[in-house]
Amino acid sequence: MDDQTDQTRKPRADAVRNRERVLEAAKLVFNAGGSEASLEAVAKRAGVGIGTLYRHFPTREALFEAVYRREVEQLSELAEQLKNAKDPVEALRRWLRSGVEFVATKKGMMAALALAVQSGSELHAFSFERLTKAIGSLLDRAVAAGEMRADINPEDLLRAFFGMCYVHDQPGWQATALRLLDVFVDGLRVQAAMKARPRAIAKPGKKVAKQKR
Amino acid sequence: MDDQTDQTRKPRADAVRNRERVLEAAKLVFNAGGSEASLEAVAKRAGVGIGTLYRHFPTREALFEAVYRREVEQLSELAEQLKNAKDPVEALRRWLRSGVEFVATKKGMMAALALAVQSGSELHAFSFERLTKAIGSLLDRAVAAGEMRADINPEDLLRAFFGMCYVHDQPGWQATALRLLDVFVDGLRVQAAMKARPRAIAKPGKKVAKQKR
DNA sequence: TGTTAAGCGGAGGCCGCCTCCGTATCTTCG
DNA sequence: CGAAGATACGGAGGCGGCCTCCGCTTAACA
Repeated sequence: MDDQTDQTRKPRADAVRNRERVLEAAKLVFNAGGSEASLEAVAKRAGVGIGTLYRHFPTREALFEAVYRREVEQLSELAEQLKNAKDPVEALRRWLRSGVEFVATKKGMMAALALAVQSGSELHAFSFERLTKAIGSLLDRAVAAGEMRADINPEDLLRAFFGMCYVHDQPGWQATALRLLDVFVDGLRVQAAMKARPRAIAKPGKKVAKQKR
Repeated sequence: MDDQTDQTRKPRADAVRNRERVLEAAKLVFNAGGSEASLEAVAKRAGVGIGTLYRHFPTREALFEAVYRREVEQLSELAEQLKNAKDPVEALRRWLRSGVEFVATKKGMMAALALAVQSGSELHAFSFERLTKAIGSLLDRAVAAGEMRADINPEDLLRAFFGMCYVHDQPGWQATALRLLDVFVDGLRVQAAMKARPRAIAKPGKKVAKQKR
């Protein structure tokens, strides 16, 4: 009555219910069994036929995206909050660390991030845009404050973050990821870059111009 | 006559030949089609049965390792050479950049590296040890010269490297990887870390102690 | 309650992984 | 050289996952 702009039928109750069931099952299965769990297993767990699963989520990726949408949104909102922090570099660091925790908690999260990062899959739009924007806002502030080098774009950072978390099923991966991210953030500071290679920073327009952004 | 310590039979000629054929075919197929090409395709290209392939290389990983052994060795030797360079930090940077080129040239190289990095697969020994040692030697020199922070171990660096290259089939990945690696190396410098978070460096024994190394 | 279209589900085709074993081929030794 | 025995070959076949397709079911609407 309220959100039906067209004179379309009301969606069938069983369809809605099944969609929800599949999502729930997928969440359980992915978080437990990692990202390459079989979709048949998800369907079985949801108590629906494999055909139903595929109708609601035509691709594996679509299912991932749906399952981890909420998490991506949370990360995005966290960035929003951190924008008000005093130290912009520290804010970015904090966000990245939170990202590590997210990955640690939800085993399937990496698959969702992979989706966002790899951009091959046509409809990676949602997560990519959300996360890129989140990072971008933190990055911009740090750059504007003159605390960070300007030749790294949000996509780069997202990819680096993903890369550092890549080994997320190694024993000590979490500590490793945090250490690596610290190093990376340190490297992002303007002072670091200037000390290391003064010329690289001196003419910032040159190297950057060649990228797509 | 020379390399047979036991009184074992001479290996059969056809076996040797087939092994070589499979390796050759695998190289072609992996470099072209990426890392998840079907092993049946490799067998067909080599003109051998699938059974033969599996006898020589019981797992997909074993085949990867065999195919990219030479490349890993080259990278390792490059590190050896770079040890004589003047600036140890620059030497490390150079090595990492060379790594990117390797990945760019041989498409299947990433799979071999994944194998080395992930340590799950029992026999990842060779590549892992080789690359870890290579990085370690470069790292140690830089640390000894007081130019780099001491709380990053070779495994960490290898993983970071791998992570930065992860998106190796994106359009502009190479430039991205190089940029990210630059940032990372800058972050490794002692000055960067001290400027950023003086206390983290002041007592180096604390945080590091908890790792396995 | 009847009509109708949206939705269900699983059989089945395809493909890749991997094993197993009957057959072919090579090495060795007399 | 020829026979015997060891070694390797190769592909059929079982398994399991991916995905599609279509006859049947069932909810929505009048």
